Amino acid sequence: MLKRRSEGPPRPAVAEPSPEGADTNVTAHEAVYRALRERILFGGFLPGGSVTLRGLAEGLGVSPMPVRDAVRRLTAERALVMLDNRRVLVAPMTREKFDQILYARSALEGELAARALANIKKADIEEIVRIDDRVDQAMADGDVPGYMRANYEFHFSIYERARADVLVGLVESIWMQFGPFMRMAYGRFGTSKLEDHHEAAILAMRRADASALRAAISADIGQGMAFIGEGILSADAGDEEATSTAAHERSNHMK
Amino acid sequence: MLKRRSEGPPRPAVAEPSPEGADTNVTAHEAVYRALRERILFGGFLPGGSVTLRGLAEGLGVSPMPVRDAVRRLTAERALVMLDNRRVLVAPMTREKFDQILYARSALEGELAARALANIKKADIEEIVRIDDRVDQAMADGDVPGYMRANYEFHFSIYERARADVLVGLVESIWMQFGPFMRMAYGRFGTSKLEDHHEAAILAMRRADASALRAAISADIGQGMAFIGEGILSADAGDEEATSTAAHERSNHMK
DNA sequence: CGAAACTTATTGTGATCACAAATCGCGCGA
DNA sequence: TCGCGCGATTTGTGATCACAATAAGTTTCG
Repeated sequence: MLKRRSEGPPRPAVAEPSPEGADTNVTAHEAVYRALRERILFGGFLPGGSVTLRGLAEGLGVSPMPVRDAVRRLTAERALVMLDNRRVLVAPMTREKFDQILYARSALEGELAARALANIKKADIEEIVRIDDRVDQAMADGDVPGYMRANYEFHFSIYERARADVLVGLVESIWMQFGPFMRMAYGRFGTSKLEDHHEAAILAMRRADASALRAAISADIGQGMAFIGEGILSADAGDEEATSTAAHERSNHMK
Repeated sequence: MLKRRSEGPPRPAVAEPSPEGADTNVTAHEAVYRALRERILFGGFLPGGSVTLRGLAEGLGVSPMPVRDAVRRLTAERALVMLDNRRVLVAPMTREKFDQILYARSALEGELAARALANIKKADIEEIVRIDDRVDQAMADGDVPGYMRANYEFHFSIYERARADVLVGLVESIWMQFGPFMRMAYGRFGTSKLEDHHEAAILAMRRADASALRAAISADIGQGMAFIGEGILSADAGDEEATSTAAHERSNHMK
C-alpha cells in the first residue's frame, strides 16, 4: 500500500531507466497492457480463466486504475471477454471461433507476407533466419513459452515489413484470441511433432517468390492450427462446450 | 456540474426506460460507446478531427469517467487514435490504409456473406430487401447519413447471419476506420453516382448461389471504395499527407 | 441431512481530485 | 514586425472513495 502523493519518487514503479533503454517513459497503463499482452500471447494465461482488476493490480504492483484501462483495451481486442455479470475472463475457445481464426489467418497473413516481400532485403532474411533458429532451438528443448515467443517474432518480423499497420492490427487481435488456447495445446502434446514450414518460407523469400511465400505461410498456419485444433477440440467434443480451463475456472493469478 | 452522490435520481441520465425497451439497463460506458460509435460510423465525426474527454463528457451529459473507458475502447478498435502527445483524434485516412482496408473488406466480407448464405431463409431475404429499399430511398434523397446507416445495416444484416463473431468483429473494426472518411467523400460528391450492386447480391441470395453472392459483395465493395477513394485521395495527392479535416483540424464537438 | 434465507466479501463502475506535460496566449524586446 | 519567453489553460493519467450487484459463505428451519 505505498502511496505516492506526497512522498517517494514521482515516477511510477514500472519501467525504470534500466540497462537497455527500451520501454522507458511509458505510462503505467501501457506497461500493464504490455505485461498482460505478453502473458496472453506467450502462455501466461489459461483460456477461460477468470481475472480481476484488483488481483492484477496487486500482482503488478500498480493501482487498479491503469489495470482497468488495460483490461478495457484487451477486451476491445477480444483477448479478454466480459460477461454479463461484469466478470472478466481470458477468451475461451470454441470450434466456431477456431474455424474463423483459421480462415482469417490464411487470408490476412498470406497477403501480409506477400506484401512484405518487396521490402525484404538480404540482411532482413538473415535476421529472420536467426529468429527461426531460436524457433528450432525452443522446439528441440520442449520450451513451450520460448517456442511461442520465437514463432510470434518469426511471423511478425515478416509481416511488419509490409508496412501495413491496418492488416497487422487485425492479425495481432487474432493472435491474442488463440494465444492462451495455443499454449494449452502445446502444453499437452509438446512441440516436437510440428514439421517446419518456416524453411520453405525462407527459401521463398530468398527467391523473391511471392506466391511460394504465400503458400508456405498458408501451409504453416494450416498445419499448425490443425495440429492444435484437432488435439483439443475433438478431444472433449462430447460436452459441446467452450474449451476453457475446465478445472472450475481456476483464476489466473499473477505469478 | 450536477453531482449525483446525495441527491437526484440514482440512475444515469442516459437511456431511460423509454418506449421501445432497447438499450435499457446498460452502463454509462456502454451508452457513451454506442453514441460515439454511431457518430463514427454514420457521419458524425470528421477524419482527423480532435476529441477531448471532457468535451465529449460535457456534450453527452456524463462524467469524464465513462467517456474515458469508451475512448480507450475505440482507440483499441482503431476508430480513434492517440498521438504521442496524448491527444485523441478521429482516425485519419491515408492511401496506404485505404488500400489495406479495401483488401481486408473483400477477403473478409465476401467470406462472411458466403458463410451466411446457408442460414438465410426467404423471410430473411425479404427483410434484407426492405433494408435495401431504405438504401435506395436515402440515395435518392441525397441523405448521406441515412444512406450510410442503411448501407451498414444492409451489409451487417447479411454478415451477422453467418454467426461468425470473430470475423464480424474484424469487419466492424474496419468499418469504423473508414467511416468518417466515407462520409467526407459522400459529402463532397453525393451518393447519386453509385450504381447498385445490392440487387445482384439479393438475386444471388434468392438463388442460393454462394459464389455469385461473394462476387456481388466484392463488386459492391470494390466499386464503392474506388468511388470514394479516387475522389479524395487523388484529389489532394499533392501534399502526400494524411487526409484529415485539413481546416486546421477543427475539433469534433458534440452537437 | 438438505435446501432456503440471510450475511459477508468481492468486483466492476462511476465520481472527484491532484498532477504533469503539452498547448495556447500574450507581451517584452530587438 | 517578428521571434522568444513565460505564465495560464487544457488535457490525459493515476489515485482514492463510494456504491450496487453478484458471488460466496454461514446459519437456520423443515
